[in-house]
Amino acid sequence: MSCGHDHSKEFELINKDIPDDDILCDVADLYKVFGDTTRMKILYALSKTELSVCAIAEVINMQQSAVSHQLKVLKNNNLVANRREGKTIYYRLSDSHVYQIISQGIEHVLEGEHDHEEDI
Amino acid sequence: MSCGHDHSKEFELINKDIPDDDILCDVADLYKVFGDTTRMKILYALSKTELSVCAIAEVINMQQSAVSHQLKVLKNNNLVANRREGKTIYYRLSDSHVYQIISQGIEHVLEGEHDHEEDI
DNA sequence: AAAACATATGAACAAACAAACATATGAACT
DNA sequence: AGTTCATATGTTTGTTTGTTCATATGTTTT
Repeated sequence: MSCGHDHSKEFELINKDIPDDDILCDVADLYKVFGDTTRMKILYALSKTELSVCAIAEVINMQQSAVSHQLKVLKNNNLVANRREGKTIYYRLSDSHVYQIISQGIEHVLEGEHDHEEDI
Repeated sequence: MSCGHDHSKEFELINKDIPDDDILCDVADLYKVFGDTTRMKILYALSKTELSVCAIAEVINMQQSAVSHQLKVLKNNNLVANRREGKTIYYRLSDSHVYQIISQGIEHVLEGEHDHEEDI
């Protein structure tokens, strides 16, 4: 409707097997969680081994409070799980998908280090 | 240093083959781009076919200006490429990685639709 | 060269967000 | 019970980010 063209063909093609809008929204929300340096560092650390909160804080060099807040975000999104042992709480990645996503991201970034030319 | 523990073992383990901090930062920045509904919709649409700006705007039901702004973000991050044909400019995904990331996201979201119980 | 069209860009505003600080919870030990 | 330790939570603040509106650029057509 914006421009005078008829985009019905494209419309049709794209909406063929729509993973309907809600799902794309969920996907964006998922990646949003990965889209923060602090959280990414936490996830990467956890991909190596289970860790307590204060260990994470030390490893990534952030305050305990900040780490706790981010762990909550990660937990709400089911990216990490935890278990208590006395006073300390150990966090771990919740499933292998999470590790896959981290790996793929690293892969992409490493490959993208070469080329940087575009058209137009 | 925050808590009284000695986390040197964890530290060592994690920093074994560090994809050093900068890279994790880049990964986060990459996923940040995928972490927006509008951009995700654009990318998904482009995964089906090359599209002009106004076609995208219509398909995802957003203003041309908003789409243009987001296309710029996508282009700056090398996720899309474009070509001009007369007045109109056609955008496409720039490489297969992009499609892989979208697919993996959709996969994760679809699987995660079941379980939602955790410990603690 | 002017008008029409497709896209890009700049500025402004609001909403979302992460970090810091202070404080609260909850477990273990004396 | 009180203290200490590990973690969580509430609040505030500064920054980032997405959208909108208005306008600019660049292309084609007349």
